[in-house]
Amino acid sequence: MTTQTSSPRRYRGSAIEARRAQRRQQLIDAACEVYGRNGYRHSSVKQVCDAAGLTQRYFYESFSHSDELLIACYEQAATALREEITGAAERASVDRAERGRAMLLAYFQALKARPLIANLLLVEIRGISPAVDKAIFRALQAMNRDLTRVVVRPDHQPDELLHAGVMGGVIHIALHWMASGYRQPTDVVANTAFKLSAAMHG
Amino acid sequence: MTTQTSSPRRYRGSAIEARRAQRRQQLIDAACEVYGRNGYRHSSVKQVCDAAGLTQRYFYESFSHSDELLIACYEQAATALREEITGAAERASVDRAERGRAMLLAYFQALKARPLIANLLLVEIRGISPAVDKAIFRALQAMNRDLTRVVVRPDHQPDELLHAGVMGGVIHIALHWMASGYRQPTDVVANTAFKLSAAMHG
DNA sequence: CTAATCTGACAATGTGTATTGTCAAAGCAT
DNA sequence: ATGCTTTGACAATACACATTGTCAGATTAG
Repeated sequence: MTTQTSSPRRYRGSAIEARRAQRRQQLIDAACEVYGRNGYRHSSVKQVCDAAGLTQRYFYESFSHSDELLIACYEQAATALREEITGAAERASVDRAERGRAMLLAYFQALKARPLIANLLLVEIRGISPAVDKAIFRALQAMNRDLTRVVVRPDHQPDELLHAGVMGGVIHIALHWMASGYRQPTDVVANTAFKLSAAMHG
Repeated sequence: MTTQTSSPRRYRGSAIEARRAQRRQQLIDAACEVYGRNGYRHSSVKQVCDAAGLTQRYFYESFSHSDELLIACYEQAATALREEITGAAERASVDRAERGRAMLLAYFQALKARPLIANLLLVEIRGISPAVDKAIFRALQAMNRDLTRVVVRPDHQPDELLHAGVMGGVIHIALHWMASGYRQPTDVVANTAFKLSAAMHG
């Protein structure tokens, strides 16, 4: 009688589910890199597998379509970004405006620190498929909730459309900034975005 | 001695260049329809040609890649939209803010009146190729110039990044509105966008 | 009418890629 | 050591589509 209950066999020290999960994660990390660099639609399954050091059969072990892998990449990156941003807000002062400014600064800092992820999150992701669009929508809504919770006064009725506009505006500022090769200083960009977000406080 | 100097031959009453131009236009109009409905990347050359009532050979007569046709569609639609918007601004009062509001209203009215064109202009166009991205960039800059000329005070130094943000915000508001099936009344949407654009007047 | 050219339908080719299948070598349990 | 599973490399298949080529019939000029 062995110690593990579930896995009938171990390879290289780990159980079958652990190996699968590891390979899945390898694929996701490699795909973030490849998709961010070449763009999703100019990347093939084979390229991703090569970058991950795995064979194509392992792609089909964890994902049924390329879309699924893309969504996994996106959600991992978006979640990490969200955590960075909310963390920055909590470390900032209690003033709502200052928290908003801190979130924006953290946002642009993160984009500059990982340009490939930024490209994946803001450029390559668009217009792939309805399933991907839904994932984007969910991620933006989650961010919107964070933002509302942190910067909007509790008594203030939130305007969904206006919030969407502010987020879209911030994203476009980021896109312009990225396209220019991150020319302007990060805090200047964050401040510009902050001006835009003032529409929410009114 | 015939009346026409250039064309060596006439078919169905028109010269060769005229026939070519007509077929080209047929292809553009059909492509706007097909791309707007199915999305650019889910449309084939054959589908567009069928919709235009032409054979594939005529596609290659006027365009060398699909991208070229897409760009032609986009530019035709964007130019028409721009003319509608600037026309509305000129018909409005001389007050800068009111002109801005009139432009926004005209923008959202146009999007609602031609949903397929709206889908092409704001959704399907994104992330196709560098050449298409350049066309988008040009069109947005042209709009930005219109906007600046009409609503910003002449003595006010324009902030490029902030303007990009406002335009991106307006576009996102439109996207949300479209995704909801144009739920909210057009003037309410335009007013929301107007609030956002207030960041420019500051 | 006749010859030249334009038109439209369709076949032929080429390419890139997803997806499935095969198989020998390596790794583990007993 | 031996038999079973897993792994990795690669071949085989399938498919969709762009792009080029062919050709008979329609259209026009002279």
